[in-house]
Amino acid sequence: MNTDSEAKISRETKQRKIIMEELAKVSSHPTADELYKIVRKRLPSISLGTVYRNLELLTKLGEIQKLDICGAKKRFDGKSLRHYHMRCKKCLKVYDLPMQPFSALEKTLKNIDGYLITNYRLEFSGLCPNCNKSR
Amino acid sequence: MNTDSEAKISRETKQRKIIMEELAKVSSHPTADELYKIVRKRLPSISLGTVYRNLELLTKLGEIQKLDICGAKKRFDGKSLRHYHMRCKKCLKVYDLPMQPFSALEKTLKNIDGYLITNYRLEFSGLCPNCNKSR
DNA sequence: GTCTCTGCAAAGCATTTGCAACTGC
DNA sequence: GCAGTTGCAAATGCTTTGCAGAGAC
Repeated sequence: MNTDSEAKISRETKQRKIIMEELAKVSSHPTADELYKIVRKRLPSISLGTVYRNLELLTKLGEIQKLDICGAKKRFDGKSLRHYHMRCKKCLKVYDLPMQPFSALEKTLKNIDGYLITNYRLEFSGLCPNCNKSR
Repeated sequence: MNTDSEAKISRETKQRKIIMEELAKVSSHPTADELYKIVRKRLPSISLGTVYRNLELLTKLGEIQKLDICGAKKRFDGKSLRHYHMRCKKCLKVYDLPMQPFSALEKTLKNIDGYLITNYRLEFSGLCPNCNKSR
């Protein structure tokens, strides 16, 4: 799992260091913009573009997580019944997976430590049969 | 599960009918823009805005699925270890869930009918303890 | 000194919205 | 006839990118 990282060598800059420190400090899962506001308290001259660039780079390096597997564009599915999707990392298409929903998952989730779970989404990524074959 | 729908009365228009028909026909999980191109073959005068509005409405009615639980903004997490998130439907914050990763899930996924699964994301929605209390 | 990184601003792109005209019911 | 819908175009908002200068090594 988590085999998506393509490491790229990078320099340690003041900006990157502070971005990582502040992101590690908060538990609020900030957006790029929110983190920008936080970081600016320590480094008022930093630009939003730098925050975006670093978050992207750090995600690729596996240092942080981007809470997002949807691409930029939203996709729609005519079926409303529960089923799972996978996004092929190569051809970028989204497929319905030929598997049964995990009923165990649905049953055990109702109440966890005060959280009321009413819905979930389970999405996979990897290679579709076509791209897997032609590797 | 799937308790998110807030039904709203709606008229049956030519546009909505064709959008639903075409979306049901394809298995490609089209984006709004892709569906727009498909629908335009039957209804050349339809506008992209109408497609967006109908997809949004149909999603709320539970007729179709939007493959997206991330909000418009991407969010970042300083931790890189596997853990699960939940989005509170009321306060819209994202929380780390106090639960162990499903190891069973990770083990059984490697290969499903030719698909090579290398990663997955499991995300929940519902009410956080705070919003749950103050209901 | 070199090559990466940054700040700034403009561009890009998907999506949303205002508005007047249109159309189910 | 009225309220929901549409087409059009402009606006919005997040994110990315080009570029020249700054900084890490």
